[in-house]
Amino acid sequence: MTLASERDEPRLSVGQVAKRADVAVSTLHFYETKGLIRSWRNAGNQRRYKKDVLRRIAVIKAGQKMGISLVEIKETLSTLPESRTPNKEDWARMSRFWQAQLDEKIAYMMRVREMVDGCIGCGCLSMKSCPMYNPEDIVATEANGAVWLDHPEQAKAAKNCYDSQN
Amino acid sequence: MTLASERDEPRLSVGQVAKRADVAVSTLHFYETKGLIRSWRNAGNQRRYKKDVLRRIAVIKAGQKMGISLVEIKETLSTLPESRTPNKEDWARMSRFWQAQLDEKIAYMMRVREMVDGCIGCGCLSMKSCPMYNPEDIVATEANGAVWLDHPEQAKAAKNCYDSQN
DNA sequence: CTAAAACCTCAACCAAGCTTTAGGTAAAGA
DNA sequence: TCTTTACCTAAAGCTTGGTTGAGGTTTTAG
Repeated sequence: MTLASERDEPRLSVGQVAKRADVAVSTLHFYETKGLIRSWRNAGNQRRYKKDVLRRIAVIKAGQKMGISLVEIKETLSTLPESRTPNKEDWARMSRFWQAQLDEKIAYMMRVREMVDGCIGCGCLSMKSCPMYNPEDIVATEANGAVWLDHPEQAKAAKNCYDSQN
Repeated sequence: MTLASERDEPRLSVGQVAKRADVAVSTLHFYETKGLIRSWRNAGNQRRYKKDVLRRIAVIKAGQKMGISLVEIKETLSTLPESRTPNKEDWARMSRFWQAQLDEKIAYMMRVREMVDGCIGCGCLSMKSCPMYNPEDIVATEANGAVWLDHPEQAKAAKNCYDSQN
C-alpha cells in the first residue's frame, strides 16, 4: 500500500509527459509559461511533473478541439477550488460550459450558411444593402455572433439588388 | 452615352474605395501586396482603382465570413478566366464551393459536439483510448476533419474508462 | 499661394500558439 | 568513465490578417 504523499510526488520528466500526452516538449514549456500547467524541479533543475498533469493536458486538448482559446481554458481551469486538477465532475461542468460556446459557433456558422444560400441567387454583394455585410456582425473565429437572427428584416434586402451596384 | 473604354478607366482613389467598401486604406494596400486586388497609378504615383474592385472586395469579405483564408480566396479568384472580376454567375459558383467547405466545418464541429456529449458522462479523457484524442484528427480551425465519423468504433471506447487513467 | 488632407513606401508591431535555434548542463547506458 | 541522450534558458522565428508609425510627396480647398 502506498501513501498519498508518495503517490503525489512529482516523478514524471518532461520527456515522459510529452510522450504520454503526445505533445512536444516545447509545448509543455510553453504551457508552463502560460500558467496552464506547473512543474517541480529535481536537484539538477530538471522539470518533474505529477501524474495529474496528464489530465490537465487532456482537458486543455479537449478545450482546444472545441475551439476554446488557451486563455479561456486557463480561466476555466482556474475556477476550480485551489486550481485542483479537474476530476470527472469538473470535466462534466467545464465541457458543458464549453459545449455551449461550441453550440453558439455552430449556430453562427449555420446562419452564415443560410445567408449565403440566399445571396447565391441574388449575387448583389452590395456593401450597403446586402445582408452579408451587417456591420454589427463579427467573424466566425470570434466565437460570437447572434446578430443576423436579431435583424431578420435584412434578409429581405437580398433580392434583385445586383444591378444597382454598378 | 459613355464608351466602354471610358467606363473602365481607373478613377477611384484608395480613400474612396476604402470608404465605399468599409475597409481601412491599409487593408487595401495589404490586399494588393497579396495579389487579391490590383491598382493603376496616376501621374503622381497614387493608386487608382476600377470600379469593379468593389465587387472583388465584396467577394473577399464574403469568403472571409465563410471562414475561407485569403490564400484560398485568391486561388478561387484566380480560377476565373483572365482573373476577371466575378460576375453574378461567378459568385454563385464560388459561393457554392465555399459553402461546401463551410458545411464541412459545421459537420466537423457537430461531430466534436457529439463526441463531447458522450465524453461528459465518461470523463476519462484517456490519451490512449478516449475518442476525443484521435490523433488522425485535426483542429477545427484547419477546416477539414472528416475523421471521427470514419472511425465510429472509437465511440465505444468512451465508456467507463475514467478510473483506468490514474 | 498656402495649408490641410490625402497619399506614398518601408519597416515594425500585434495576437495566438507554438517551434526552432544556440549555447550549455544533467542523467543514463555501455 | 565516456558518450549519448535528455534537459535547461532565452530569444528569435513562423503564420494569418492586418494596423501603426515615420518620413516624405501629391492633391485639394480656401
